[in-house]
Amino acid sequence: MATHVTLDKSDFFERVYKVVRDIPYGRVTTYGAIAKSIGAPGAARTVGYAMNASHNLPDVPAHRVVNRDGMLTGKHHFPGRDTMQRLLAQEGVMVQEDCVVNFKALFWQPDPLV
DNA sequence: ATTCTGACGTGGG
DNA sequence: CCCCACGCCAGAA
Repeated sequence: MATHVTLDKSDFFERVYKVVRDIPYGRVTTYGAIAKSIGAPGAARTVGYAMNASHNLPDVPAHRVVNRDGMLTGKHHFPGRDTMQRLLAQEGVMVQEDCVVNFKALFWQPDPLV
């Protein structure tokens, strides 16, 4: 009997991870697109926060998440100097000046969560 | 409890 | 075009 909304705080993060895990190899998406797909448009910032907490989860390819301009804004949160870029390059995603080359074509639109 | 700060995005001036 | 303010949610001081 959920008297009031029993929304687990971790639920938000979990939803984010679920979407991120779905990002295909060699593709990228944005914080905003993820936020929108989990029904929380405008919470893009929190998505980034979730990514920060995802460091322990090997299943979550955080390097495939960039900002709306295709910039690797989170690169500084990876170990090493250009780890994020390296991980992307490994998948054939080229990065130049902290920006995903051909971002528009590589962008992957998450399915709206049902 | 209050305040501030983010791996963001949008809108107004 | 650039700059500023606000919303969003969570965690640290």
